[in-house]
This record gives sequence, C-alpha cells and structure tokens, in this order.
Amino acid sequence: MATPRESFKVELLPGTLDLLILKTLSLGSMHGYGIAQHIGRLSAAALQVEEGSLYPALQRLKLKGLVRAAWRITPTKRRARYYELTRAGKRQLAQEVSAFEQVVVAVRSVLRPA
Amino acid sequence: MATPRESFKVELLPGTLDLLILKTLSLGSMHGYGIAQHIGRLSAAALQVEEGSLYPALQRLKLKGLVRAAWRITPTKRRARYYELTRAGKRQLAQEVSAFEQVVVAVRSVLRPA
DNA sequence: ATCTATACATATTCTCTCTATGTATTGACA
DNA sequence: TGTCAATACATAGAGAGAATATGTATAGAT
Repeated sequence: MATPRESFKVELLPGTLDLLILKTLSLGSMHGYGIAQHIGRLSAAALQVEEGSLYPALQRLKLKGLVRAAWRITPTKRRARYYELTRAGKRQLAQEVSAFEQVVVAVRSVLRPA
Repeated sequence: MATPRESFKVELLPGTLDLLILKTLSLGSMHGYGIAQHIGRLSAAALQVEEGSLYPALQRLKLKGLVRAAWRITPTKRRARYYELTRAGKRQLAQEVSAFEQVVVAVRSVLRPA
C-alpha cells in the first residue's frame, strides 16, 4: 500500500547496522527499541536507526545465528523481545569491528594519500 | 544472462564509492579503468572496485552533473573515456568527505563509548 | 599466433535501508 | 473519562547501490 515517494534518505552508512547492533548487544541483552535508542544516544543522534531497518536486521542476525531472542517484560511493564549475542555473534562482532577499522583506514588512504 | 550464484561479497564499504571516485578525479582527469587502479593502489588493494560497480557509478555521477566525460586516447594509444570533476562535483566531494568523517566519528562513538 | 592487460559496457541478482503503514499498551494529563 | 505521546513490535513495498557474469575490442609481449 506504500505510495510513491520523492527520494530516499540514508541515515546510516550502509553496511554498518549489523555492527552497531552487535556492539550494543555486547553490553547486555536488550530489546529492539532499546537498541535503536542506545545507538541514537551514544552517537548524539547522528545515527538514526529506523524501525523498518532495525527489525528486519534483527531477524537476519537471528537467522544467521548471531543473536538469540526471548520475550520478556520490561521494567516499565511492557512486553518486549530481548536479544542477546550468541558465541558466534561475539566472534562476528570482533571480526566486523576489525573490518570496519580496516576499511576506514583504506578509505582515508585514498582521501589523504601519505 | 547471469546465472544464479552462491553468495555476495562486498569489496567496499557501501556508500563510499562515489566519494572515492570523486576524490580520485580531484587529482586530475582520468578514465574509468585508471580510477579503479588508483583506488586499489592507494588503499594497498584493500578496496577493489569491480567494473560492474564502477561504470554504473560513473554514469550516475555524470547524470547528476558531478562529472564530465570525453573520449580521448591514452598515452598507450588506447581509446578511453576520461572523466573530470565539474564545479558541482567539487562541492559534492567536499561535502561527502565531511559526511564520511562525521559518520566514522558517530560509529566509533558507539563502538568505543567515551 | 596466442595470451595478458587494458578499456568499456550492460543485464541480472542480491542485499540493505527507507517509507509507509499497521497493531497494541502504558502513563500522563486535561 | 478520553485522548495523546512514547514505547514496542512487525511487515509490505520501493529504491539504490554493489557484485556476478558476460560481452566486445585492442595493444603489446612471447
């Protein structure tokens, strides 16, 4: 039912969402909404995680076995799906952090040749 | 005519290709193949620009008025399409460099909270 | 003569992210 | 009491960008 739109705004550097989610979950289990809040807060609102990006991403991560999910009740009495890292998720996080830093170095080496 | 494949490997941080191309062209006009070589060389082969990504990207940049193109003959006697930045392209480059750095800062603020 | 590197280009597929929309519940406040 | 904002989940659809695979062509080296 979605109607046509003018353009398409990117709030994230594509390819970094999984990394941001995995890192957030490394601090402890959290529900989707909380993950988005956390990323927005830590980045001083520079990174906005849209719900339409977030929930599909969480499902992909679950399908890949990088996170586990369970329904729980929040301290504010709401039902929410809490996610936590699996062992494979922790490995993946370490790998993605490293890959991200390497790519940044590589891009910068083009932007500012030695 | 392309047949199905197993997976999909990302050689670049998606969203940075335009930036890399514009930066390369800021050093002087260059043809597509040369742009890819230049990016690969400066990044010590960390960034591989595939031809199937490169040529469509150049066409998009041209369509947006960020680059101009003209057929010329290379020093090695081959015909090649040389690209150069337009004024708008130079502005866009400055803007994208700045945006890239800001996103890196933002992502790092999530990866390594102060 | 054949092979490698150079040089361009496109069709197709894939993946990710956004837009838009929907449901439901809690707590505040008028 | 009613309504509104914030919280919390989810999906369909569209759009964009990047890779895979393939094709053409030519210069120079072996």
